Amino acid sequence: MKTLTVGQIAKLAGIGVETVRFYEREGLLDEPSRRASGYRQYGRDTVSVLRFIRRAKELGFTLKEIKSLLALRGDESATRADVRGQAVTKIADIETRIHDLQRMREALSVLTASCHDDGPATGCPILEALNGDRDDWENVGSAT
Amino acid sequence: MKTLTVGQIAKLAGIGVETVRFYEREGLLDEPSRRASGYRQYGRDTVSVLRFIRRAKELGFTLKEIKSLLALRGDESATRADVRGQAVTKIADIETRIHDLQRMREALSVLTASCHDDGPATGCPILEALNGDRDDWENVGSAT
DNA sequence: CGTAAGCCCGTACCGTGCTACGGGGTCAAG
DNA sequence: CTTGACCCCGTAGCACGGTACGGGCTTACG
Repeated sequence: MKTLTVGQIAKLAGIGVETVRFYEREGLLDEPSRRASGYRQYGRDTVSVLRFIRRAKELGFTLKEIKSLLALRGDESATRADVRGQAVTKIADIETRIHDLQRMREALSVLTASCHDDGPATGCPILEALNGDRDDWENVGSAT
Repeated sequence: MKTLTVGQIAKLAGIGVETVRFYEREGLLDEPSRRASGYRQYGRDTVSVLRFIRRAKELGFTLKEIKSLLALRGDESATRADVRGQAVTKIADIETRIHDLQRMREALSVLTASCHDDGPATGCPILEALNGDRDDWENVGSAT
């Protein structure tokens, strides 16, 4: 059975060699077997793990979360509810971030619209708002 | 004219003393005058600068951007167009992020919806999709 | 006047996700 | 058998926005 070096697997996954080693250190990738020389030896399946990681990242999962998804993936006793749970949590997380961003966008749009004419930045409604005398700012952007 | 110590100004701004020093190091805050003892001496106006920073952060500006906003704020020759430019750029930036997140949410919703029944995680549509044999994943999440 | 709280400074550390460096051993093509 | 590309490892660095530590002054309160 043909084995792959870290460079080959990295190229197949479209990432860097250093990144593969990084994932290994982070526990996302099992430690591979080694040749006598110490060279890492991978099977094809590792490519799919790397692809899994890439796609999960694209869906917004953090490496920590991906680690747990990978654990579920390899766990016979894990249930679909476990996986769905992670997905649902992530959706909620994403929605929170969307709402925060929408609030920011709204606030910025309003300010930008109120900043019509040219002239000195002094007195610009945007800066004025940021200077703000009041503290009733509480509902703009909760993402810190 | 009453002056404030770093601790007082931090408390008034609702942030930590270390954060004030950090902002100073980052050039967001001018170096304050000092007492004979070396203690920082602030005027009330610094509180409003700190509030400015906080609000700008809430609107999604990075510290680097806030630094330039603060520069505009204190620059007699700056125009409102300069400020509006920053705001417009940030809005575009935010919208990109929103769209990325919406794509992620859509993808996750679809997957979650397709993961109905209970059972082993093995075979779960979500994990299957992540395992994915195809590479036509390109349009999910461009925010890396 | 004593003592605790506050301030000084430089530096190191957190989490997130990599990326780079450097000195060395190894492997495969020619 | 040489040579250049590859791999090993540990460690350091980047960007971001802070947070924390620790030794040593200073100040304010009682």
